Amino acid sequence: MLTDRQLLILKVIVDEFVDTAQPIGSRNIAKKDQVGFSPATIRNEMADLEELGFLQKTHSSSGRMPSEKGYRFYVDHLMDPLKLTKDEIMRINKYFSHKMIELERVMENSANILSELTQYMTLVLGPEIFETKLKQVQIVPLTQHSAIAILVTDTGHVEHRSFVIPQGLDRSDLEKTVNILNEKLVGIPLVYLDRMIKKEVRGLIEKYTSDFSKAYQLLEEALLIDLPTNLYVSGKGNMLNQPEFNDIEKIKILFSMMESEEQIAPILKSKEEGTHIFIGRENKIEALNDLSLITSTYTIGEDQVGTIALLGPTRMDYAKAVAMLQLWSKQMSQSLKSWYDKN
Amino acid sequence: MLTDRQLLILKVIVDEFVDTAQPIGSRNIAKKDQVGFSPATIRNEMADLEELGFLQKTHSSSGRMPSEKGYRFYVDHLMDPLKLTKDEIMRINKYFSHKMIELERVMENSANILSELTQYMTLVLGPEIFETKLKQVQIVPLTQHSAIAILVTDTGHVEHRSFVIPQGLDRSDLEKTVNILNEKLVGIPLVYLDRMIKKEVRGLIEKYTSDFSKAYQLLEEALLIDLPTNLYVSGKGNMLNQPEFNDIEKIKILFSMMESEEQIAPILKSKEEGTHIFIGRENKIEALNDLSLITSTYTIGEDQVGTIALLGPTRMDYAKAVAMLQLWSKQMSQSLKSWYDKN
DNA sequence: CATTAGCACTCGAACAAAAAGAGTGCTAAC
DNA sequence: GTTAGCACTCTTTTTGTTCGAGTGCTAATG
Repeated sequence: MLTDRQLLILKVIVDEFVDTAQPIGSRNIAKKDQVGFSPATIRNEMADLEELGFLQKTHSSSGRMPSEKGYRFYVDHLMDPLKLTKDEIMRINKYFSHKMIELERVMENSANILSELTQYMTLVLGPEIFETKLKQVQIVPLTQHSAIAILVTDTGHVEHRSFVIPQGLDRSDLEKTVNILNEKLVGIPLVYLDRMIKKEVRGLIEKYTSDFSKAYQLLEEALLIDLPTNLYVSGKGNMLNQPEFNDIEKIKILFSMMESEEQIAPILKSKEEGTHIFIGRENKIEALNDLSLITSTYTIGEDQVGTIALLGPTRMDYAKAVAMLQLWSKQMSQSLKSWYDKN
Repeated sequence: MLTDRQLLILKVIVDEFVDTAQPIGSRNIAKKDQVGFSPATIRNEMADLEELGFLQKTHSSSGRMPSEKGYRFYVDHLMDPLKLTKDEIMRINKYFSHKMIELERVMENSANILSELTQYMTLVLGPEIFETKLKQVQIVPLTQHSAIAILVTDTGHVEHRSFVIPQGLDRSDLEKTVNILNEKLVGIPLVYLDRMIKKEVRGLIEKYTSDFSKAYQLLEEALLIDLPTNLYVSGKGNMLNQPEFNDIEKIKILFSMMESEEQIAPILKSKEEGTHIFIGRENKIEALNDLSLITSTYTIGEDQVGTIALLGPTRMDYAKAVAMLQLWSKQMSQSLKSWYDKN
């Protein structure tokens, strides 16, 4: 068990290191007026804390910095729950005071605002798309030979894809097809679209259109679209300002990772409810082993629907990051609930 | 006037420096088998070339590298018109062999492919939007109180915006409004939309709908949308591999510039027809003063409609970059022409 | 007389040694 | 139990040295 003095010293070291990114020496700690002991005393305590694994040195005669275990203890027991500034609270609240219509824009803007406020990277995983249902299908002819299919979902997502109208496919066949689609597919969750098309729609098209194979081929081409992106990343540039990214190689690795959704999505998926902190090697993904990730889930009523996360150096301002995420999640959940209740 | 020998030496230096990024010494030049003179002779010639401003040294006893004037002379008079590899030609041609429908995707993919092939940054400025015309307006109700307006242009661009349905606005008013819009606005170039709405549509709405001010307010909110983005940037990450970007500060400056369209668009706008090279300080924009920009315009028939550009270090492979851009522009112009002819 | 060999010279890069500075750990005194 | 004092450690900065790549100039050469 740590003594009060050890706790105080550990806390001061973490706070200071988060601020300066420099190892902290005993003299500097002694200068703080919360601390009433001499440097020598502090040195003794620091030696003990190091032995216990909470601190580490960069070399044998350097000051101390927190180890991962030190950060972990800090966030679990020492961290002051940070009061956000009025300005920060206003920024977030103001953002949610607008009517929320299109989920996508909400996600995208959220990522941008949180990046700006925290100076870390923000990752937002939108609501799982199996929730979202088809609202309407439209086909707009562009030229003699091409048209655009537009799908609107109940979350306000608009997906569109252009396609070539198969030679010889009748205009009326096209219209009939669209009618069938709207009749049969509206209200169906997007993930079931392909199944429904194969099962229900196929037969009807065969029955009602003059050139079945053409019409069906068109469908496959135009409607079996990729499910909408629901991952938003913002604030990559912020990382360039963090001293731990002085190294071009590190930047390259991080940036190239952040270019592929396949690599980011697993980081956020299936996080447990609430706010969680993953420090350094607590992250399963190797590329994040010297970063920290803070995740926070948001909900609709009881259902957890998405995750928002901040990614920064292990030396990050955990208190602030947590406070921001929690405020954001709370507001987001509220807004989502009232939005869904209206529907 | 330069002698043949000077021309040869200048060319060798540029070619070699583009390849290695290291200043070139007389011994290295002498080793090339196109060169039949001793290092001493070459040193004399180099001294002359430096005096004439084509070469420069990094320090008094270093090898030489091309000055901006040297590059300029090189691209104007010395550069071999590079034969692209079969593979490169195939990649580009194959890309254009598909049917082209949605202009936006074409632009975006073009940027990606050219970045990958050249390892520089690609900037694409899409066709000027004053060309694009409204094809159809649709409004899809989402909930009791919200709906999505969807605009489709003749270039296959889909723009959408969600809005809150003003309290008390009749459903039939909404439908009437949409009908009026489609009647009056289809075929109108996007840039004239706001003018047309104010002039033609305003009166009609007043006449036919029961609550004029609400319907009109809605219009302003939902239809006076930003003109579609027509700027695509790709390959930022490539710059991290260029030795001239070893410096984090430089990366920060470039990246932050590339985040704002307002800063990039002027670089590409109103470039003269054809392919043009801007070396270092020939670029008006200060942030590009140690980079080179190669622009190439593409056309529909006689009309110049857009610009594509490659951005890289002044030490870039001009021959290859020019060849790529020209092939791309040619193909793009052809495709656009046949696309427009069909419409 | 254009070319080239030869050589002194310059400068940066790489390395080593020295000095400065920050910080520790231990001992002995308070 | 706390702290002053001091020797010690290790990094960073500075200074000096050497090495090598390359130049410019001069004088010799074909």
